[in-house]
Amino acid sequence: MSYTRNVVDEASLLERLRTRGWRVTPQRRAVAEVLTGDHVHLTADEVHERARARLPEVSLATVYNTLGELVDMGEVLELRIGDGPARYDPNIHARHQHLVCTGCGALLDIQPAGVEQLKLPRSQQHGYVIDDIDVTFRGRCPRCAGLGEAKPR
Amino acid sequence: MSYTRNVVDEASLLERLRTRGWRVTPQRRAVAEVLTGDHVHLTADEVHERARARLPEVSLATVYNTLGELVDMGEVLELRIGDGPARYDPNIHARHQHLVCTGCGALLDIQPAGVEQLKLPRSQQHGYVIDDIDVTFRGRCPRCAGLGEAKPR
DNA sequence: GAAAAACTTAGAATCGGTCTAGCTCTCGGA
DNA sequence: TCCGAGAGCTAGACCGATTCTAAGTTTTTC
Repeated sequence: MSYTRNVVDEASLLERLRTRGWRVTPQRRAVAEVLTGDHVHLTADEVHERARARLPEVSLATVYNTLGELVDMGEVLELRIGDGPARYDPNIHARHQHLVCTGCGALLDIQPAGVEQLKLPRSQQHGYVIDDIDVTFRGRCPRCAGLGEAKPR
Repeated sequence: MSYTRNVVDEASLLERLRTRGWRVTPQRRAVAEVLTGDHVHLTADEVHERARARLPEVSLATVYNTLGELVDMGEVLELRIGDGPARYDPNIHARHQHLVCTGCGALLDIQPAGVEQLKLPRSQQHGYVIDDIDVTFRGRCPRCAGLGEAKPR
């Protein structure tokens, strides 16, 4: 019922990468598999942990390298919201924005209305070439809202 | 003609803080003065540097403490855009958004059109209480756009 | 003016992330 | 088959931003 399930198809991801001259190694496959699954917004550490469940000797350095490559290739989005570690979002084939809980940091994908209408008047563009617009909704999730004034940080 | 010059009035800032039971010390005043001036988006280090010009013995720890308190009190906004250090924006009394250069990280205040129209359908609120919406325009500043494909990072 | 509370400080500690140097693996020839 | 080049992997050192700690200083309170 909800739009697009947005699980990146693993086979097609690996294939796409291969045709771009990427050597698919067991380590890279392990990382790709993690991102491919039922996706949440994982940190590098979480990706590492899960990749190790498949291939116990993958190193954290390789996870960082692979994530960096996927980001450079535009297959994965690096999210830096709040102060924690970066999170990786493989859901790049459906335009979406994010909803963050200022209490616990929980992060959800959303598709708000009105994004298309956002416009920066020429007079305020300062000569920039605009490539992208990010919209972040901040609020408190049911749990944090319930706990009275949960202190963000 | 441009809207609000948005320099936080220093006297009123200190006064506001004092009435909230804040003890105004030389160190805190020095930090407040830095933020009060012709404002850019300064990092903690830059604030420290400038505060020292006024009061040579302020420590970086105190700068962090003071900035944190100002953020908690809602007098200053902490911006974490991209991967560098956090930047502090005293311009909180005029609603505004940000324009970032993906090449060099330059940051500008903007007031795009259409922000008021952004809306998150109830079906996507996931029970969150929405407090705020941030809009970030990403692009390349004239210099970085000119340098061909400046590699962001 | 003594004790308590609020502040400040240098430096240590922490945390996310990157870099380095050496090892391994794969691939394309001879 | 064997070899060398280059791509990839790894542990661990390193780094920058920020927070923490423990001790000293100032202010307030009684």
